[in-house]
Amino acid sequence: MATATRTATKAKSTLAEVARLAGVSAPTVSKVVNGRGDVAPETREKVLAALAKVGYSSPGQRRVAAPGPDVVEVAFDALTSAYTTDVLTGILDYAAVAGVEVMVSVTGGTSGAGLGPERRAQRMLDQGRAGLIVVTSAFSEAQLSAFRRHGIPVVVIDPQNPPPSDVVSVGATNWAGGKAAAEHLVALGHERIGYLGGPEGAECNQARLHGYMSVLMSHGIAVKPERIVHGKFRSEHGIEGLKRLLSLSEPPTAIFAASDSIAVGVLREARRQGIRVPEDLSLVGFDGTAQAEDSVPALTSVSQPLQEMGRSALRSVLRQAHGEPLDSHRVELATELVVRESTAPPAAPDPSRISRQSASSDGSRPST
Amino acid sequence: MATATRTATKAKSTLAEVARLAGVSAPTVSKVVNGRGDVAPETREKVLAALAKVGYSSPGQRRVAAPGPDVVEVAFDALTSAYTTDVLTGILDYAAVAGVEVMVSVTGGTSGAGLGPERRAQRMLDQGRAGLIVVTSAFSEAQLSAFRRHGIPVVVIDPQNPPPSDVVSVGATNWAGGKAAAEHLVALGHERIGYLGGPEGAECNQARLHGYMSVLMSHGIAVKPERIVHGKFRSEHGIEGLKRLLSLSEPPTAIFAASDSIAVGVLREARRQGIRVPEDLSLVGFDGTAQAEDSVPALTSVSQPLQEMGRSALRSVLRQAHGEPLDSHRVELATELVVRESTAPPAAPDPSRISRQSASSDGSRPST
DNA sequence: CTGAAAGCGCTTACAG
DNA sequence: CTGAAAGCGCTTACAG
Repeated sequence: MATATRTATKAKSTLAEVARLAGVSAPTVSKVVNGRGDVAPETREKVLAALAKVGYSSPGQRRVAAPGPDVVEVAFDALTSAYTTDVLTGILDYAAVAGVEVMVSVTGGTSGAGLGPERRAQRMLDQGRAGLIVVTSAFSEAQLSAFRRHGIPVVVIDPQNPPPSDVVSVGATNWAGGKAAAEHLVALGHERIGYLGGPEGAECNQARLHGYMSVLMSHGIAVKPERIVHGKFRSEHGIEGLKRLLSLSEPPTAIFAASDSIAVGVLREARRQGIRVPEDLSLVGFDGTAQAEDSVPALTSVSQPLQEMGRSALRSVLRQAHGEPLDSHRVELATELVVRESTAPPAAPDPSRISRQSASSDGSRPST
Repeated sequence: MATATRTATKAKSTLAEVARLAGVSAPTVSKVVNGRGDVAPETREKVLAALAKVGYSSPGQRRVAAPGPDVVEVAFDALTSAYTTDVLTGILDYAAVAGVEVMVSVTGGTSGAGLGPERRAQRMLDQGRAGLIVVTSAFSEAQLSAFRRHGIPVVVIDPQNPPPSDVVSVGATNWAGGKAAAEHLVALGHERIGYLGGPEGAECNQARLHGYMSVLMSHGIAVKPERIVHGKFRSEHGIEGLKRLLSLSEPPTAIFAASDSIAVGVLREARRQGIRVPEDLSLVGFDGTAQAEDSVPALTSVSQPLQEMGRSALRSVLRQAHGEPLDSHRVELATELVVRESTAPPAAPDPSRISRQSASSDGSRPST
């Protein structure tokens, strides 16, 4: 598109010029350009040739042919967390460099995404969109396929459903991240480790969960299903999840939360119940957003390069839009465990400690 | 533009018609349409009005304007805080309702905004953009005027410089908010109240500061310049600002921070120095973002309806784009003081308490 | 800063 | 089917 634009802009040839070159009058060229019928085929040929030669476009056409920079659409499932801000920052960052414009929308949780995907794809096509980046969305495989069917490049970041095979997905090394989190907790001496996950079907959640499970298994620690609670990547899930885990007969001494937002919820509920972190309960988050750093205590968290993920997704979409080959169907960026203040060895080998804590708090709980 | 487009298609109004209506010559209208500078502001107004009335678009514009929904550009100064997420959420929210698309860019702190405003305005015109929303930006009055000269509707949210008179600005009742914050602290018994503000020139900062000052003055409390520190709306400013305030011979017993981000920085630095909030230091933030609720202790904060501000800005831009009259040149939405855990009466009438705290921490400070 | 005049690029109406 | 002529809508160059 960039090339076409430049040619058109450079030439800015006139209709008269074309007429001269074709050896006809201006009105005749005008007729050809506007698709009038009353032109001899032979004449039309000559004019068409001249037209092509000087790269003429009518004033109206010019605008359409030279429509400025590429436009990429970015669809967020929701726009609530530090996670999305970071991803969007990365995208906008690279967009500025690449001279591309970014259209943002929120699909709003409903998998419908406002318009049906067919209509949306058609609209994107009509408006010459270069591609689509879908962030943590619940688009179904069928919906994403609709875009691909129309030839629109699509890249997904941390999708909630497995994407079709012709859609590039960008994410972090979630399995390795989950492993690092669990290893850290096991190394501190924890054995009863709860997992407060994201949406059960989400690829990234699955990977984090399996990283965590693989560590337990390799250390001969039983994986107890009741210690695994899936939910949304939101603080409410942390609050409810902690309550649930504390209600177990053997509550965990450590929790691996699949996002910082979830961890913040855990922190808040723990504080409300008088459970000290990390003395009574160790906590690891995931994402490594500013939330992790700002919380009290500062959150040990598996950081993922969210801005880089955004940049990477845009790079991949543009590459596809320009017909360049994909180097990978799945782009996976490294995670890193950042140890802060929310993790420590378990208080005592005696497992009754936590349950006593939680029991005692039942009485003194403020009636919120 | 749905309406305008339809009108334009129906009528296909000409420049001459606009000229007649505005009582000027065709060349003059041409100048306005093409953003030439040499038109008297008064004349420009008349032409702009006539233009809007007949829904005129230039031949080039017509092509671009016709297909698809309106596109509004949103330019953020930066995209770092919960504040921007909330504003953007409000904008996208209303965009979905209004059937409008939103193009997001980050101007990147530099007042240059990538392209010069003239070129950017021209490009927006070429691409048939319906309008521009500028969030907390450092665009100068001259830069914003460039957009208006091209007839592009512009709305600013919390600008860092005073906007030109033909630009609508959307904000909250900052003066009242500053007043509420200070009243609350004074009512608790505080007299030495520091102010950690935003950029000195920013309208919203000025208003918050003056609300604060008016309370002190009406209570016969001296306003000490050394207790007022301007800076950026970021946590770093809270950290540095607290250090500065603590270095005073009479350090404050309470701080009013002009944003939650700043307050979070204060909280972090206070914690590092072993200063307890609210026992040793009361703290009020501004914005009422999730940050305020999630921090420990939860932050007393003047909440502003950020999402509503976003919605309101978009509504106003679209109204202008459709040639409807403005109901107001300045939209001001209500703030509300939300009292949480970070404020309490001062520890003792004896003012030496805080300074002892800060002095003692000098020795035990971790060497970060 | 304004607009009469000239001009540009294109289209239309029509004579051939 | 073709193109000279007239015309349209807009812009430019410039005198006031």
